[in-house]
Amino acid sequence: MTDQQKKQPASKKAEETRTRILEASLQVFRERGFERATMRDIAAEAGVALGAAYYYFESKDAIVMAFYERSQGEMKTAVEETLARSRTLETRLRGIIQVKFDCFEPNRKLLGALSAHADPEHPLSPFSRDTAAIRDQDISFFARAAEESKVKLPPNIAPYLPRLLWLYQMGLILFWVYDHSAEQRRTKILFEKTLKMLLLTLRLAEIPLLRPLHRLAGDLLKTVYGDTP
Amino acid sequence: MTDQQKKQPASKKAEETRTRILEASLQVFRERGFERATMRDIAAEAGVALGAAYYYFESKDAIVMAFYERSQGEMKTAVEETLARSRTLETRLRGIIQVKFDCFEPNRKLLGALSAHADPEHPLSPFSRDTAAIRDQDISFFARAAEESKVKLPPNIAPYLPRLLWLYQMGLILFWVYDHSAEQRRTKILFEKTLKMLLLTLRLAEIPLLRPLHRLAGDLLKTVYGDTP
DNA sequence: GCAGAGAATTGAACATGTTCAACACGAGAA
DNA sequence: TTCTCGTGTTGAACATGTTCAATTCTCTGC
Repeated sequence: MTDQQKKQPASKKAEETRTRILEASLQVFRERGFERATMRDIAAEAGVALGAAYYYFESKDAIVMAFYERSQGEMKTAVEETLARSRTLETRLRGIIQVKFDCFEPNRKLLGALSAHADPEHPLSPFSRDTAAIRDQDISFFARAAEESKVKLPPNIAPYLPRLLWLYQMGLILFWVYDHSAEQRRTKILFEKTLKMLLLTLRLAEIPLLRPLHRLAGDLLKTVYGDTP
Repeated sequence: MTDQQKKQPASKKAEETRTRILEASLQVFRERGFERATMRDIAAEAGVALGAAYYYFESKDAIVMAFYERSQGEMKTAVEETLARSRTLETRLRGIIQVKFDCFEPNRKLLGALSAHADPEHPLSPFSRDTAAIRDQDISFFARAAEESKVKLPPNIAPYLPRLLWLYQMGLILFWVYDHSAEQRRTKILFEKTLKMLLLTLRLAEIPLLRPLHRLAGDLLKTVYGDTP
């Protein structure tokens, strides 16, 4: 799907070293948090020289990206299963987002490094070009979740639904990352309430009475996202 | 209002130097952007030694905060005028937000340093403790804008309106900062459309038919913001 | 086994935010 | 005038992300 690393097959040993550095990074990140973790710490933990870390990863940020990509790969199959197992939009949304929470749980704090940047020009921003491939795949999950659902949105809004659902998910994850309540209970409540509200809103959106709102919303989305491709 | 700098009256010369450094910073920020601007550049531009910059500002971020605080001070009176001049929620919102755009225009790019962080633990995040004073004052503007308006929201939602309007404003500003269209036209369109949509939604919210939505929304807001103080 | 090319690895060096001990200077006391 | 004290100022030094020339390792063709 996405273009493979431009690197050659990469010898077995090299792949091993790369993995070791990545694992060491996650270990150090979990211990000290992203900011406080030093590239020297990471190299030491992996048992390599500082330069080796940079031979395998372009930057400290790139390590987080590698983690993100690997996670996305792992989540893909889990999401496929969820989509196959459920039919309604509600169960599918619940399923997809739950997969994210479950998969990111062990590195929840580290995820802050990924969601901390609203700046779409920052490589680690969820809106950046660098994260576009992952984002697009993610959005396609939501497209498939919406596909067979009975939701009938006005045609000038429907095309944006997957992107809006993705945005909703990102908001939830952002809240989750910085949710200090025990076991992130507040996020769970937020999830339940907003999901219900979302579905209720989607059903309300079918009422023709709201035509003026539909028109406004459609124009607005066109402004933000550009014409639907 | 806010606690004055803990520093003493500060000699005239000191105040002058501080201002000189702040102005030099803005100059360099405008030229090179926040990231690429070096503290050494700034010190050189201001004609002082590197250490002097740190004598007056705790950090590079703190310079942006100083700019933010100064801007907020300047905008305060402009917002007061707007509030005094207009009566409806629409004109007031339009007025307040326009003041922001006008005031920040010369340093629009620099504002990226302030809005780039979604992380509420980052000092420069609009959600951080460090920006709380400014945020609260800002929210109070919206409280006053809503005060005399004819909007009648359900009592479990009404207390959150000012904070929601502030959030809306922050979203607009974020979009504006990274809006690459000529003269930021897209932001203008977005502003118009979303404002109309917002007002329409507020009017719709008065329909008792939507009781279930009101309950959900109220619970949700309570989860996010805590009980209304 | 051996030469050489390319991959992997190393650590010193650099850039930049930040800290800090030392110094300069000006106003009041003696 | 000279001494003293505190504000203001300086630049060297440090921490850490990053670069890179040099070195070592590994495999391939002979």
